[in-house]
Order: sequence, then structure tokens, then C-alpha cells
Amino acid sequence: MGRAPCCDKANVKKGPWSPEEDAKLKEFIEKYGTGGNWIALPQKAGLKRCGKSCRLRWLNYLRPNIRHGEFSEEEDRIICSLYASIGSRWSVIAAQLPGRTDNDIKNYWNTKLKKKLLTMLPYFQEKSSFFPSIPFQPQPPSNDHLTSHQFLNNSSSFYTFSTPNFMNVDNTSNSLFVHEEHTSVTDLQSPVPPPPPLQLHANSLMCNNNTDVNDNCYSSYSMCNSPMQEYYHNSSAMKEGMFMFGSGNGACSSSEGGSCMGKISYGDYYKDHEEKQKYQIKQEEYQLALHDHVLGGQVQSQSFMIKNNHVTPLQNDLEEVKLPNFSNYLFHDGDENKTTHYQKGMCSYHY
DNA sequence: AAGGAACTCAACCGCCAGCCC
DNA sequence: AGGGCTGGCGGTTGAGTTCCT
Repeated sequence: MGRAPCCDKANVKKGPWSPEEDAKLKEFIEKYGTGGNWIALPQKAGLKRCGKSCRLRWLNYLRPNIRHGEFSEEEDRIICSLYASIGSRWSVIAAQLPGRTDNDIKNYWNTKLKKKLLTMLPYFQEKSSFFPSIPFQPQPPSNDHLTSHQFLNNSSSFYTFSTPNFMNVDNTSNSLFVHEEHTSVTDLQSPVPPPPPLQLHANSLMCNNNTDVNDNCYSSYSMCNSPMQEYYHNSSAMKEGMFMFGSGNGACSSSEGGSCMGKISYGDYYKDHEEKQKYQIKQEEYQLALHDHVLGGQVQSQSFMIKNNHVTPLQNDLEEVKLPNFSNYLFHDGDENKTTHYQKGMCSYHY
């Protein structure tokens, strides 16, 4: 037996709203409010509509201070930045953009912003041809943890990463929290499910965070799908890890360019249940901002200094790349020597 | 000018969490 | 405690519009 429908489907109108219906709904809500019950509202308002449909119409179109129309560059940046951090949680993203609805942002992402990323695919494919697809199997959760040093050696990659400036990392609890002025995204702290089996490639960025405050080693590995190809073939990859190719003006702004922004998702693995309870990482999705480029037809390693929200290449005379407002995060690692690789504000990517 | 393709976006669908009885 | 109801959400659809050939 299926669930009971929320309304009498045969007796409700579907499809586009007429101006008369809009007026009725608007007038009713302005006069009486929603009454805390959308299901009962259409009958009270004299509308032959499903309550859910009324709610949607009000929230997405009729309520005051809704903004429609072109998205600004700044909004682009915010959307891309948040998408890279939290994925397709449109309501959370919309909360950061006054006047925008989650539906608007979702549509905008699906029809415009995402395409901007895909237009960069040929460039990435060219670049990725330099990387043989060497299967790399991440260590499954067990007591025999890879240290991040081993992990990183295996991946031949190391880097530091940064978080959006409304987030902060509590190294003592390995949790991510959100500044008060962004309380609408505090539910970022919801636990992250264990990562699915994932084949990583040599050109994947990987990272590890494997100590807690008591220097107990637990296994935590990152997932970062290699690539744009995987994203291209399976959009769910966007949820697990991705690269977003942006522009010289900052990730995902409208103009073309060569910078890219990656996302790292952390699975949290603990050596036992107790530690999991104690150190459960609520959600750790960090953004990596890096700038890679091709020199003489060969992909080169490139290091950057992230300072004042700008990425400055350390070794080459490249243009400075403006980033979204990221704060930097010092990677926490049990191996003290390893922190030398993780100088705060430094972003290195080697392959 | 016509018609097919591509795009846009409002609206719908169904799942899920939380509340209430 | 648990079942039903509701609101909220993300994914998807499809009608209307614009673009392209």
C-alpha cells in the first residue's frame, strides 16, 4: 500500500499559476498567514491547488523580496564555493544569497554554471593525458592505517587546503564548525557516511588526517575523484569529490581562465567505535584552491602561496589568481615532521 | 520562413525527518 | 513507542521560448 496522497489529485489544478490564483494566494497569506498548515490553506483560500503547490508558489515566486534575473559574479562565486563545500544543498546555499530561492539557484547551476565547468573539460582531458590511469586502491578502514605520510607518498601528491571563511576547523575535536553569522549552515556538522569504494588515480589529490588530539592514530582518508572525466560521466561524482575549473578571476566566474578549484571530502574512519563516538568528524569538506598550468606542453608541479585570498605562484611568473574568501587551514598530522609540508597558507601540488 | 534542437525555469514528484497524537 | 501527517528538500519533468540551420 502506498502512502496517502497529500491532496485529492483528481480535484486539484496542476500546471502554471494564473494571475488570479497568484492574487488569491498572496492576498490570503498577507491577511492570514499560512496558518501553519499548507495542506489546509488552499481550501481556505478558495484555491483548487495542492497545498504543496501553494507553498512552492509562495516561496519561489510570490513572497516579498524575491529576486529574479541575472546572477552577479559575486553570487557565482558564492554558489561555486558553497557547492564545492557542501554539494547540492540548495536550501543552504540559498540561505547565503538573500532573495534567491533554492529552486532558482538549482536551475541556475544546472543550466549555466555547470556548463561553464564542462566547457573546461577539453583542457582537462588534454592535461590528464599526461597521467596514466594508475589504479590506486585506498587503504580500507582497519587498524593498519596508512599514515598520511605513506598515503601521500603513494599518491605522490601533497598539498594543503583551505576552507571557506565562514567555516573553521577545531583541531581538538577534528570537527568543522561555522561562524555564528552563518548559523544557517550549522547543519554542515551532520556526519558524513563512510566513503564508498573508490578507485583513485595517480593524478588524484589525496590527503589524510590521521591523528586525534591524543595522538591516537586513526585512519581517515580523503576521496577525490580524478577527475573531470569521472565527473563528466557520473555527475554524482560531484558529491564525492571533484575539480571545478574556474577562471582567472576566481573559481567559476564567468570569464575563461586556467585556475581550478578542487574539493576534498573526508571520510572518517576510526580505530574503534569509542573513538568514533569521541572524535566523530561531523563533516569535513574542504576546498582546495590551486592553480595548475601547462608549461611547454608538459604539466609541471606548481606551488602557490595563499595570502589575502590570493593565490600567488611561487615558482613562475603567473598572474595572481583571486580566490573566494577562503581561510587557510593548517593540516593537522601526527607526524610532526610532516607539517613541514603543510605550511599554513602554502598550497603545493605535485605529481 | 520553417522546423528542429537546445535552453530555461516553473512546477511536480517522491523521499525523509520531525512533530504530534 | 509508533504510526500518521506535514513541511522541507533535491531531483526531475515538460511546456514555452530562443537559437540555429
